[in-house]
Amino acid sequence: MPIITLPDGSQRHPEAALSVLDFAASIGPGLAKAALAGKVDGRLVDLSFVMEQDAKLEIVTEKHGDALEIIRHSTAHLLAQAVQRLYPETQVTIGPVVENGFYYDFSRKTPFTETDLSAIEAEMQKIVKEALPVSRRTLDRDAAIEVFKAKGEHFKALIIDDIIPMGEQISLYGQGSFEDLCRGPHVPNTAKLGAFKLMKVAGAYWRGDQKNEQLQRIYGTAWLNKKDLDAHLHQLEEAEKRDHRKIGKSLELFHMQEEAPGLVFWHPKGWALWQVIEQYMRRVYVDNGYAEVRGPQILDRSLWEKSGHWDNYGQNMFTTASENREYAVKPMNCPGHVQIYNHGLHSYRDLPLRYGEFGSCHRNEPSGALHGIMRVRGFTQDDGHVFCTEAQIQPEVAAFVKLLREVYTDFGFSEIIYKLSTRPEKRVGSDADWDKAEAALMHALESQGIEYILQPGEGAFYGPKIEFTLKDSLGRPWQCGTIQVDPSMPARLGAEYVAEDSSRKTPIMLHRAILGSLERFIGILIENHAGAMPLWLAPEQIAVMGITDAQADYVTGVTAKLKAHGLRAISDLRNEKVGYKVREHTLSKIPYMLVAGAREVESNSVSVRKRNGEDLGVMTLDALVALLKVECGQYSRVSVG
RNA sequence: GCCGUUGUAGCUCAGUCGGUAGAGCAACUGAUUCGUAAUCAGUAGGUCGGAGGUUCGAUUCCUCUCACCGGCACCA
Repeated sequence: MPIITLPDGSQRHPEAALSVLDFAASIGPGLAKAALAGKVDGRLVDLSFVMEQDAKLEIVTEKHGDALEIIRHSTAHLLAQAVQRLYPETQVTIGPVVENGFYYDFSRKTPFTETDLSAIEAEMQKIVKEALPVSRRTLDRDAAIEVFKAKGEHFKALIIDDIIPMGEQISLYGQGSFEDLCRGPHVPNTAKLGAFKLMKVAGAYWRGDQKNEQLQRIYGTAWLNKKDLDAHLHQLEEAEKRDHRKIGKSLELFHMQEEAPGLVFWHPKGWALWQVIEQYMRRVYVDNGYAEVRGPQILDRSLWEKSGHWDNYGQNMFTTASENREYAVKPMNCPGHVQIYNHGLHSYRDLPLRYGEFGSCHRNEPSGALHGIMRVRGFTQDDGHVFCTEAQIQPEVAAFVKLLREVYTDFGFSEIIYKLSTRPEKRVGSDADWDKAEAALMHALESQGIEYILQPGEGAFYGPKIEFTLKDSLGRPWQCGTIQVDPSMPARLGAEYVAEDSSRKTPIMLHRAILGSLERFIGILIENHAGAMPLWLAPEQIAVMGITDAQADYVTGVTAKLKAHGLRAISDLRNEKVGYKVREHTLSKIPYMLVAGAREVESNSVSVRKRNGEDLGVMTLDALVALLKVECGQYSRVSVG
């Protein structure tokens, strides 16, 4: 008889081979009722799974770490069942679990509408009430294909045909008259579900390929209970308040308009923020051996043909013509930097040679790709190129990764997602070169104990890259920084250096950006801080106000002194009550508010209030300036070398 | 680019089952000089995203188009 070992190490010796459910019942009826699935020897199984041999068993209840995944997966089936009940002509395809929920892709001529969603959701709740038992059966591959073909589920048949190897057994899960191909496990009964909500409908291509039919995708969120669901919905509402587009408008940072899709109008406050960041990054350049350069905005077609952009990237380039010449507005800065490098002869002693630019680029992105200031058609990269030898790749990459982390920390980011993208199918260069370049990137990450996501085949055609990704307020990832190894472009554009043996060699080029695009980075920064920028970044740092007109001169004087210290201060002399002004400047996220009434004028001081409502009391201007300088200083460290 | 939604005053939004539109805040004017998240009163403000069509009449219905938003695809 099998010996069952429980997570606490205790062992049981059932009389016969029991199912997980029966075993749970043998411990207690409460446990049997709470059970959703089992985990046998680390593998998730249904409650109906019979343990024939010795096994380590965890009974998956709500409290188990895997419970949500099972619930979400089962809720996806619930959705598919409801859809087919209401719209029988619909074919099912796939329905995986994603962050916070699930989606299911359907094939149907007419897309679902928002009203359909409510109807579907109501039908789902109905099925929950029906408490349909969920059953599992296995078939062999070819029989399963016939089952789905007979039902008119051609996509399912296709999936089995393509993915499941010959002769393999596959499992089907049924609830009521609905049956779906699935690995499982699932909850034993639809009554176990209920804390879900359908969120949105969207088009999605079959197998993610634009050339295929577009399916109708329904996204849903699902949780263990109503409380968790409500908490999630509430969190979404809160996240929407952090949306950079909303904050950009309310804090008067920037705007966009119909006549310039994907292009940003920076307003004074937004541009002030931009300038702080740019000046900070300029220091980073200087302190880390980069020489700042500036290339032209448009270049002749012939250069883009040489660089390969005209053929490979032409669709995304804006072009212009004059006097029988064609130009392209630069979508990247690298060809420009190579031109600068190519002026004059470089020795191996000059390497690594680092150029940096706040490079304005334009790319004609597909209209559907645009997103606030995160994905735009005109943007500025903190773009740098390092010309170096093969041996210098790894130390350069390691130094870059270290620097990037310091910069991100200064801006208040702690969660960086690291991705390493390796050689794609379509590529140039020898496998030996790729081996070396990939190894260099990998070692640079590993030497700093960084965990990264490996993205095989996602590299550029010329070389591998590391991507540094941050998330927006809704958890959507955005690539910001990057470093890429490129042995190809220097050769195409004729870059070379004189080696020790006086031969001419082609340098390796590293493309790298810390922030990525300033537009995107500022967008993420806004969402990360919900518009309440740290003092050193705040476009307006201090608002000075009087109680009555009698303090106007004093207020003006205070503001002038603060400005003389390099602080960004404004006077608010409007004929409004101080409470009104405090409210306004709090809403506009100014970090410090100074109030001067008769008492402060008398004692030559100011009353200091922070934007979070904290009252720092009355202090002299010198004391305040010292305080603010400390607060600014701690965020603006820049490492050297 | 594809699928779906949305587009009304500077902002946030209401409204018209076809009879040329309304609120709050902001702006402006006046009064008020009031100590830490909204002082009071008054005034002004919109070819209802754009173009075409149906109609006696369109912001409302239809077609096209642009932009935004949510996804997908794309992202050197």
